[in-house]
Amino acid sequence: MARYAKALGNPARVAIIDFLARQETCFFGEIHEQLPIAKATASQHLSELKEAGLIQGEIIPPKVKYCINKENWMEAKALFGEFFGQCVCKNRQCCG
Amino acid sequence: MARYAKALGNPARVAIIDFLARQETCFFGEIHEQLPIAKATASQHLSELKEAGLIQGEIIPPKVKYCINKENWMEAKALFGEFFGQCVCKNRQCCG
DNA sequence: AAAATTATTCGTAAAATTACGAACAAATCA
DNA sequence: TGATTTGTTCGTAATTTTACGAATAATTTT
Repeated sequence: MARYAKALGNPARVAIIDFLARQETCFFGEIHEQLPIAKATASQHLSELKEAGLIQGEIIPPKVKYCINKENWMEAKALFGEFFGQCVCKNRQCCG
Repeated sequence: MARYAKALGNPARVAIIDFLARQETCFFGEIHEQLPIAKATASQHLSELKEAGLIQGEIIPPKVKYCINKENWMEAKALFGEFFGQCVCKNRQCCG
């Protein structure tokens, strides 16, 4: 949970996922075009998203195609769903 | 979105929210007892969660009562819900 | 008033994050 | 073969994060 959240804890990485989640094609160059950051930085963010398991990459020379890692995406979705579903604050005075 | 995710990007902070989401009482001392970290560190994590808007604190001398910030919690829930709802990877070959 | 309880803030240190340009590697094109 | 395209890795610097003990502040208890 924290691992996924941490990966999403940066605006550039959220933008990358937002983009990937809506595109059919997803080569590095296109992702980089969307972002106001250097190539090296974009590559680094992609590595972190991959490391966290949220995306995966496939080499199609001379390009690299990235996309959402479906299996982990589903897991993250479930984890965040449970997480945000558990709040009982409506039953307490401290939350108004 | 990234702000909320970043706040949740640490195991101790996830644990704090998990705890707060299930408790009626939520004084600092009780939260700290759940965590294998120093008081100062726990206080710091609580500050970050508060800064991000996920929790709020109320001083009830000599204690401090923390709880989920309901309004922002709902916003975060909605943001993450939309975020995880948008993936179209089931329509693409790159995700299997 | 002095002592105890509760939690935050301060000072500090180690580690991680973010970002960039330059160098590099791998494959294709001319 | 040499040049080009594509993306990663390296080296580096500035900033942020994480963590701790000690000091501090606020309130209650004795």
